[in-house]
Amino acid sequence: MKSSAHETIKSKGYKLTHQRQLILSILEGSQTHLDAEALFLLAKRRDPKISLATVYRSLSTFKKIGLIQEQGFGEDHGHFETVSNKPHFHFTCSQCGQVTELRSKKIIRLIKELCQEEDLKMESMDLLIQGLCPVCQEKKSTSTTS
Amino acid sequence: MKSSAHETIKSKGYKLTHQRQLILSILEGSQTHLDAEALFLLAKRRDPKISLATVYRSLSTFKKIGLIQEQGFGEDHGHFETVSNKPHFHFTCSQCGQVTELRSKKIIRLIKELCQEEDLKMESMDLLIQGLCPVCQEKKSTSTTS
DNA sequence: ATGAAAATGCGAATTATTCTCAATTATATT
DNA sequence: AATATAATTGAGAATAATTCGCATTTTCAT
Ligand SMILES: [Mn+2]
Ligand SMILES: [Mn+2]
Ligand SMILES: [Zn+2]
Ligand SMILES: [Zn+2]
Repeated sequence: MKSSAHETIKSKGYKLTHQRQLILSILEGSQTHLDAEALFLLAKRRDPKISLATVYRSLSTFKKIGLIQEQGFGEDHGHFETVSNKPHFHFTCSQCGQVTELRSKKIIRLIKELCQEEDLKMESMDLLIQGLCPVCQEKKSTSTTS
Repeated sequence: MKSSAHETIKSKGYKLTHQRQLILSILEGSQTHLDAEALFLLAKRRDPKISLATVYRSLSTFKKIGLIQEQGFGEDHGHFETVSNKPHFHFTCSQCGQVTELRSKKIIRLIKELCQEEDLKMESMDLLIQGLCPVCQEKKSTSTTS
């Protein structure tokens, strides 16, 4: 029951390079949803020679073998998180951009049922909700209530 | 109770140019989820002088005033649809790329409840499911069952 | 009809991501 | 441990979607 991610990489026929290990460990250790650039900057602190292209290639590989997932968040670039986390949804605040994770076993079950009814074989789901976080709701009502 | 989209454009202080009317009418008449390039090609058939930049600018404006919504579909470019359609979800086949629309009043209600519980004010939601459509499931099982 | 402000067309610029290719590295084999 | 081979990397060029800059045109209130 050790580092199964490393096993997955090798079992899929990919080499366990130290760049891949580094990138993966950053993703696993991060609580936030990193984008490629942020990940690259963090990686460079431990390996100043690492290339942005390698970050993108690793992300692509990890995604292909199911170690990570990419999130859109309605921006012009992706964000990444490990798949180990239980399935969840994302809420992004349209004002401050903060990302909140939401969970609901019930909703997930209903989505699966919906797919079965339509004879669709689900491989992944992504629910993104946009709106105002509690803090920004407060700000807005304060400035409006003159 | 007439063309409320035109009214919306003017009421928000935007000018009702014939380019905007054209782009909007194409979006309203389309059954598919057009991307900017496809929309541009269709628009050029009726106005050969129209610019791709104008298409992007119009899409951006329409999105801002709530006339249309942009969908990610996990690609490197957006797809667009009018908001008039009842809220719905999207399923894209990872094999053939086909997009299917799904509806579930129940799921929408549960999502709204989930947001209320967390004190989040929802402005929009996007549920994207990826998987295999019935046709591609069939193809896969046929080729596998030697 | 006139004028001011907004919008357009066109090409250049920008940004995220991918590609090319020579040099390096991981792994299997000796 | 040394070698061979194929995969991977770094660096920068290339690409693709989208945005910008600006001169010209159009909308719309007067
Ligand atoms: Mn971001
Ligand atoms: Mn597309
Ligand atoms: Zn997440
Ligand atoms: Zn749709």
